[in-house]
Amino acid sequence: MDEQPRLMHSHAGVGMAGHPGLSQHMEGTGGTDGDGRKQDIGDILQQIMTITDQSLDEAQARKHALNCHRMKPALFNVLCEIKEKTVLSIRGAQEEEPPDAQLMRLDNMLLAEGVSGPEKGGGSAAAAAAAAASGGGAGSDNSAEHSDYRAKLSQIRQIYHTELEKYEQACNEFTTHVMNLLREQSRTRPISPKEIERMVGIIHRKFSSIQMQLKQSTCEAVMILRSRFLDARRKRRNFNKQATEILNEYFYSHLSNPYPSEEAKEELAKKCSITVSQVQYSVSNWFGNKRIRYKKNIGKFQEEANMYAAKTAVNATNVSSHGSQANSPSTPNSAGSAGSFNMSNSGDLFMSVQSLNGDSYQGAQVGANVQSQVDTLRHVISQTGGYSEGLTASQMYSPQGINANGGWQDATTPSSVTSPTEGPGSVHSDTSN
DNA sequence: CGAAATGATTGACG
DNA sequence: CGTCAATCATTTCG
Repeated sequence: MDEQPRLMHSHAGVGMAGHPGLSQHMEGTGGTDGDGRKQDIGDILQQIMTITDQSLDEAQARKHALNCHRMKPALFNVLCEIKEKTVLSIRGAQEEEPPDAQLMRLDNMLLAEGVSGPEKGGGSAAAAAAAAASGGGAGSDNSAEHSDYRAKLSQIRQIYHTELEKYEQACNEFTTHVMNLLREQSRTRPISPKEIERMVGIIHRKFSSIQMQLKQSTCEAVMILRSRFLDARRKRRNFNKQATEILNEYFYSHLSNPYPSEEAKEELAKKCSITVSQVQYSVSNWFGNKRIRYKKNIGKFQEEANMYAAKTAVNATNVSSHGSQANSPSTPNSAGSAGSFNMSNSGDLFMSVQSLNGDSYQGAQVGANVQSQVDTLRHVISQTGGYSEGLTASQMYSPQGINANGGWQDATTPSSVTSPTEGPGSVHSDTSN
């Protein structure tokens, strides 16, 4: 921009590199002392003040004349060449900075959060995840939570996109403006395409730094949103009665090996129509907690265990009264193991159970299932037979699988857990002490 | 309101 | 990676 006067007032000194007009005056007249300088400035101001339309016209005329000079194209080319060289040497060093890591991170995050991803149809990652979650759970408040979250997220998303678009537009506008300007000027001064390119690059960089700010604040917003909503999964939400029922049923009917496989967990989660987000963890959490707490204080759970045992027993009898299969396929209600047994001294008992029953576990491996079937039948029979607590309650369900350390180390491979044949449900009847 | 219950989280471990 | 054990944090209960 400030170079314009150079050619406009080309008479002032074409060869001067810096500021032709000024420098010439300085060097020429009075570069030695302050007074001289002031004088110069005064002169210049004077000149400026006296610029009139006529003088401008005159300048234009001169310019035109210069442009029409026969040597002009050649000179211009030379200038261009020189400039090209210098420009190239200048930018050779500073070009190609690595793609900003920060920006990459932000981009990745925005993409992951579904803010900058594919636009429509709720096709964003977050939305998809939400859909998956709510689809599996079908929980009422779950979807409500999620829709709230999604609404907020899409709000952010929208703002982000509008802003981004705005920036983009402004950037383009400005770029074209500058390019036009430069093209315009390139007729009067040497401007190589490379230079224009560089200018555009600079502009883009500036704008992308602005965009980065936008991305940064968007990221922040998303993080805040997450911490408020998704991390609300940290917020505890009790399972409803039915879900607890189902889980307990499974737990007590698999008391000897209460480690549901992934599929089983999934199944359970589906059945429970779990309401929290993070379905896959909830069931695991539940079983983890249950195992620990059961083991910790078996006595406390006896009543519950009894209850579910009765329940599953009844269930089983309904399915098969003649015992051809006491464990219905696909429903994990095989024979229960619960007991009105007071297990306060459980530790010792377990040992005896182990030694009595398994004597080794490779035997149990095969035997457990058979054994369980038998026990199941016996259990069912005894239950159906009228529930005499003398028989059932006293010697039935000890927490069979639990060993002295309190671990559930039992022989059956977990792979069979889902299948109805699981549940070495009760190895109990041997434990008559 | 305090205690109990209970879902979730964390760190160690194999 | 799943489990255990301890612990946190929230909800429910008396």
